[in-house]
Amino acid sequence: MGVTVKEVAQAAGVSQATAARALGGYGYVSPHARRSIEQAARKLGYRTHAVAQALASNVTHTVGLVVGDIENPFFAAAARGLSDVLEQEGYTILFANSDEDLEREQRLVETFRSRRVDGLAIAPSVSTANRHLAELVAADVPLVLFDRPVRGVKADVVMVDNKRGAQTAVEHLLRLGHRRVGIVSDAPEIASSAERIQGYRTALASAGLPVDERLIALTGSSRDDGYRAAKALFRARTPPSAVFTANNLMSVGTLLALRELGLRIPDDVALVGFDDLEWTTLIEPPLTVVRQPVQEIGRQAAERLLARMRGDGSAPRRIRLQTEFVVRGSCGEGSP
Amino acid sequence: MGVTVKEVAQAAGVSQATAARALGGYGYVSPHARRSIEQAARKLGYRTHAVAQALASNVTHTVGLVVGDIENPFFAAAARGLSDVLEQEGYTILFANSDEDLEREQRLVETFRSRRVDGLAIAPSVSTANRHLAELVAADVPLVLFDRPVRGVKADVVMVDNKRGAQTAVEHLLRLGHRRVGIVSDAPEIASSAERIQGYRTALASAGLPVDERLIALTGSSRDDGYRAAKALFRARTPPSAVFTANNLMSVGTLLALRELGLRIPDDVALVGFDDLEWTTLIEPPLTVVRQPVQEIGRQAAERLLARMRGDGSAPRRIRLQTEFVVRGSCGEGSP
DNA sequence: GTGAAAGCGCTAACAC
DNA sequence: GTGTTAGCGCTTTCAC
Repeated sequence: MGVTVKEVAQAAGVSQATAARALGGYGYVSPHARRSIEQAARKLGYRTHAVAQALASNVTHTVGLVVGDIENPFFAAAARGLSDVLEQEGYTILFANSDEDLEREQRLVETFRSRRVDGLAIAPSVSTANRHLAELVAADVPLVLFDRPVRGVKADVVMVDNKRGAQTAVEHLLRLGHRRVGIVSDAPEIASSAERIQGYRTALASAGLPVDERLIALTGSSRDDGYRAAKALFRARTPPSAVFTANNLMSVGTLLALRELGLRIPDDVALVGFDDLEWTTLIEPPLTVVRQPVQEIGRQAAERLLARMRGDGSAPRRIRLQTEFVVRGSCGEGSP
Repeated sequence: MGVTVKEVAQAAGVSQATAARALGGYGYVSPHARRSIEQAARKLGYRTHAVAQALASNVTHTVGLVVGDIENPFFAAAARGLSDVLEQEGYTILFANSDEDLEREQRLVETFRSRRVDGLAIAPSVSTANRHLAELVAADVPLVLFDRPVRGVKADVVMVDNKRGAQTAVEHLLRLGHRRVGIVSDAPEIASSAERIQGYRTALASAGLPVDERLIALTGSSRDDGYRAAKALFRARTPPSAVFTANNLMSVGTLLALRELGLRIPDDVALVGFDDLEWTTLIEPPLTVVRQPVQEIGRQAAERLLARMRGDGSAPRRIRLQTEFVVRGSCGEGSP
């Protein structure tokens, strides 16, 4: 089907080894031989056979990426950041969605391993029960976790300071006088969410306020889950006067619920969201949010992975990027 | 490093060929042999070596996906749809962003070919100058184009009826009495955009209206490009009273521009956008849009690709999915 | 049904 | 510098 090194070698009148060296860019080749090899290669239409290369060299120049759902703008941006730096370095990316499902994640990791990826970047679905991740570490497969850490897995992690970000958000609400602050979040099995919930609790505690568990709406990962949870939260006997939404999907769901309930922002309820997307400035009032450096998370994850793939054997690093608190209009402070 | 078929064979007391047949799921193996082979494999922790398999069988079970930018919700959704069906069939996806840059796209195609993907799904950046795509077809590499066709490339295409969608949108504006209808679109080199512009022109023509070229704002593919183009459009001497934005990025850019110019929707200007995203219902007024079946585009592309990879040699198909016109409040018709 | 043997296209020692 | 020679781990005839 394709032109092989051997054929190029024959056409150039050198041995296969020499042609392979010239074409593969390793070892010594005289300028003269190189020229005629390159010429022959061009003429015959030679194309590297990355599969054969991978088998022979045990290096695939391929990285596996597992995200919850590429349709989530957070993951899309992280994927973009990651692929930008990895591609630059000659890596190709295998990608897949876990849907925050542990079993799927495990299957994907298995698939990627059998494809012999040089490294893996994973946004782990749950922070526990992660034999598949521990095995990766044990097998010395370069691994970087992003967005979320996993207990007991000694791998690099690139994430934001979720607790602090959430705490800042809730403190902001408290400072404005709110005493009944609710939270809409997806499952605490997702480590980043757990940390955000923690930040919420800490903010209340620091203010000397009791935590009313009925104000904590925990749900699934979809927008619809967020919608339902928010609706229940605000339909309760004593609804919150302000709410913190733990990620962009929860924000959308909550906004939908509030609108349906006829609750106006910020008059009836103040809102602070996590994740800053384009549309948050397009709605009225624009959303006050905790912004994460999304692409940067992906980029840094890629950098760590590159380092590991190049043999960096230092202790696992936990890189915490800072969030930024962006005050806009959804808490009634008057827009910027 | 890893356990090989050979080792499993020895442990199971059979020949490598037999073990390979059992493990690879091809050829005949007696139930008895199969059992002991599977047992040995499990015990030793055997894992398929997909790279070796690919080299030997000349099938990688890998598909390359090229999108403009995975951060664009349109591409993210298409990618999701595509990966859902392909993964189901045992394929893994190599993905990359072209940034609507022809040269990058060519490089990516080359990379994917050298990785010996079984097929390629591409949202081609430009509708012309596509030697790399024609070559794919000539080399009989299964290929499906999505979102956009390419002149002279005999491959399956999955797309929507862009012209009709745009035409419907503009006719709607015309019906509401607008006589100066503008359009903000990215470059007509992108086939889908060209078709939408065509639809715009056709709508005007059908209504017996002249086309004022100054109302056609063509620009780059980013939101900022859209912003700048819209700003210029509305700052002109005789600005439009209504505008059609040819994709989601143009919509955002235009909304930003209008807001900055203090132009209110729908009172000062009516707007219809292409692409229906979550936030379009969150803003005030909610956007009237042309909705595309995004995930479905990806899914159908995957189906075509599967058929081709399985040997379907029939004439290239052009699959046109229908758009849906969703009337909301941005043209002043009163929300749903 | 099973085994022996020849590749797939390349890299990597190692000798010259 | 260049060539020879083994593999890499699997699939795939083709006998038996």
